[in-house]
Amino acid sequence: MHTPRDLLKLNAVNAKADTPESTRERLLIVAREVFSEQGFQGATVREICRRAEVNLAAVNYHFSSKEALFGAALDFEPLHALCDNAAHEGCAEARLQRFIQDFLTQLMDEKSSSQCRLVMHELINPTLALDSIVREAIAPLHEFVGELVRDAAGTRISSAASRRCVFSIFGQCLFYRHGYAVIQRLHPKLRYDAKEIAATAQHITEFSLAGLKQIADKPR
Amino acid sequence: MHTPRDLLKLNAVNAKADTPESTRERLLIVAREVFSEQGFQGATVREICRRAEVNLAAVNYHFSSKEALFGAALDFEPLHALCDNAAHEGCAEARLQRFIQDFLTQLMDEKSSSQCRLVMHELINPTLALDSIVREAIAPLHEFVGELVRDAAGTRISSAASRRCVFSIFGQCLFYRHGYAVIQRLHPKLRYDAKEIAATAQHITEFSLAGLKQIADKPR
Amino acid sequence: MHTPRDLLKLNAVNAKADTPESTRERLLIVAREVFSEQGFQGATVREICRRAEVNLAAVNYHFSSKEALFGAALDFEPLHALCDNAAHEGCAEARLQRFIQDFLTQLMDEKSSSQCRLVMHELINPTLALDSIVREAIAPLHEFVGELVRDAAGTRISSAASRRCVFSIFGQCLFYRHGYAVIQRLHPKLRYDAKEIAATAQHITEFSLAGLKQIADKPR
Amino acid sequence: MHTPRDLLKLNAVNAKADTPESTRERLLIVAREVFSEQGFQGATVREICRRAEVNLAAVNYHFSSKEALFGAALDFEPLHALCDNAAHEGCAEARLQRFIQDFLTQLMDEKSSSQCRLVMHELINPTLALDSIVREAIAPLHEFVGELVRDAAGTRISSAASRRCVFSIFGQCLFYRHGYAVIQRLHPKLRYDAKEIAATAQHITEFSLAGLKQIADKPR
DNA sequence: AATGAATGAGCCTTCATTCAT
DNA sequence: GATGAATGAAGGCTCATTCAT
Repeated sequence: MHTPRDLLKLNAVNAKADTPESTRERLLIVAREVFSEQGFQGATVREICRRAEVNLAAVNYHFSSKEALFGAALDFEPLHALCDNAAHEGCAEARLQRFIQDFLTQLMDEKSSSQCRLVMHELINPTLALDSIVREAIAPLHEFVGELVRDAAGTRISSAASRRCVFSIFGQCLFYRHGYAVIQRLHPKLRYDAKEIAATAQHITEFSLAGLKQIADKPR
Repeated sequence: MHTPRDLLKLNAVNAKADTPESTRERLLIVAREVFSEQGFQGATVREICRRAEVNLAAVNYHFSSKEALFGAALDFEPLHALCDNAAHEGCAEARLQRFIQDFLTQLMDEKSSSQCRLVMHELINPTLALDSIVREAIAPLHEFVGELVRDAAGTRISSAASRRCVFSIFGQCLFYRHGYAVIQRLHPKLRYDAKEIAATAQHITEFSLAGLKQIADKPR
Repeated sequence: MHTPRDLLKLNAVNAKADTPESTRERLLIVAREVFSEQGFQGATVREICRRAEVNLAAVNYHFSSKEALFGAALDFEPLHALCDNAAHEGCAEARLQRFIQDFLTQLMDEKSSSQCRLVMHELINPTLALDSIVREAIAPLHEFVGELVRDAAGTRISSAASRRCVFSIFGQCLFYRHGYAVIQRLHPKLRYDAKEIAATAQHITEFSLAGLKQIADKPR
Repeated sequence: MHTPRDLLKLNAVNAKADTPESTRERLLIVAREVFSEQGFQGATVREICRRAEVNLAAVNYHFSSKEALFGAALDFEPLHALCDNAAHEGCAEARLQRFIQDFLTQLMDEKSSSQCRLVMHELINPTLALDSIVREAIAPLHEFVGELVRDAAGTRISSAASRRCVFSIFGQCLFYRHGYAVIQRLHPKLRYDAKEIAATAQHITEFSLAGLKQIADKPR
């Protein structure tokens, strides 16, 4: 009996099939998909192995446990790249615009956002993994945006006000991911293609810069 | 052998004990607690029945399935009350301020927020129940805030712009719930008591009104 | 489809079938069998449930875990009865004879010895259960035989000598259980029926009493 | 990356390291350890390979199965040596004394007793291997002691009586191994060092010779 | 001669659900 | 109206073994 993978193996000899990755690599990719779709609890090792077309025991062999697989599936690169890319822009406003645009794109991108959505799941159902996620991925993001906020506002802003502004910016962006299921139902025709995402990023930037200025200029 | 509940039943005859409700009612109350703590998937029928001190089969007897219990546990009263209360205020700004303050309070309140947090879980892991939740609870909220936005901005605002402003407002508020686990880790000393909530609501209101004005005044 | 148990149930209406016990009781009985045959590690919950003709989940329902089932399957009654019965005899020699005879019978009896063999398994592969087994079952046995030894020897015997005599007596008896597989292979024709057991008990008694006297009379 | 074993390999070229044995040899040594600690069922191929610092597949490569490794790990040399050493002594009593002393020492010795304890495990959970164990190791021992018994008792003793005396002697010795876990719990302070073993051997010898005489002198 | 990777069978346990009373 | 008992499906995981190199 030939399984789909047998055919892929044969293909792999003649041409670069689309899944020539190692079992371990394929497990990681599928795990990101499944975990981001179903969350940690909802995802099952069986489903992951089925989709990756590997044996049920492969997860345990390569990663020791479902939890360790989850940890290994975390990939903070895309999030770190956000800051790096935005840092190259000129003024604080431009950097904020760039950051929001990229962040939103990453949040909404079906293909590359699985790691990102995986993190979101942790935000809602925190496990031990969240500590490292916050430390290594989220905290740097918040610090980066915090600096943007202080730059854009001048030094006149208090730390509490700065913190709330950062939360306001992240809250607006994350809503499009956390609230995606709601948005689909409220506005069924709305599609978050590149154009809509750009318009949304533009909105959040303007909205936030205005809010920021208001907070900064407020007499204390 | 008398279990604590046996005693409660006896008490209920003489005096108003704290759990004189029917099995069905008690199941609903406990279900809201457990579902909002653990989410739909994380919650177990066993745990719900244990806490409600009823037989394991009671859930299926009264509600025929875990999913149906979940549906029955939904209670949109507190959310509806938000709009009613805010509607009594004067100008659009005051109504918005009131709405944000009450919404945030409800979101952060450990006691009464269980239904609310239960809805949040649906937002992340949508099931069939989400359709009715959106229709009956969330859509009215969005419509109410949409009117506020249009009132505050004047009629000059486009529907897309209005929609995005509503999302900006909800996003800012919901962040404090969705991102609570992160906030705890980023700012361990921060406590969201009444004072902090009030300050936060004040911030979101000012921030949003400024953003709103900016969007509204933008030449098109 | 009728399973064997269905038929038993029908039988149970008309006549007292040989397995009319409750699921819980039947599980205990079968557990003693399987545990004593295979030991704790070798025994599987599946096998126990299969033989008891109950669902795989029944063990967990009634006993929470395999380990708890093991604990519940322990039954020290037969061992306690040994001392009680022997205590009714007259002189120390007669009590010892009776004890050895009954102990050996219990050890070799295929039917009622499963609990006993289960304890033996613990002796070889000790788990946490062994502590309570020793405390509740074995220690009283050793104390009882210790008194017999001191009675038969007079007070002249040291505690170390007494201890070693007790060990000699138990060692001789237990050999027929622990070494049963070897005996079968060394003397294939030998059958431990009542007569052979009686002769063996007689031998151990005489052998031990002589040894005991020798130890007791030894000048120190 | 160098594992500890890589270093050992390098050392083995220059100097006699402590593990210069072949993979196969090392597996045998470790297998004796692990099997005697955990029994056949409790021992895992993984654990054996881990301790032997060889690949997981090595057991099946060299021995084709866990069971075959178990068989290969059996080593009857130490048991055979018991008879040889005892045979050099003078009278039957001295030979018996020597045999019991050496047997007990071997049984209780943590270091060299692993093969011995491995056999014990077979006694409790007999597998196919037990047949060869009995044939090649135990039967000769019993025969040797049988001769001792007949020598010490004279020719007047019946074969059944002789057999039972042999069993009494082995039973007393084996108790200290089989019942070790119990002894530890009954007499926590007791340590079976060389002195205690010698005293115990002395006791068993005296006890048994007296019993033996009694049996032999019994009128038939 | 040896190994890293992979496999299928089986383990104990937990789940929501249903049965019988 | 309610419940103790029981069930089948599925969960994560470990096992001895085999494959491909």
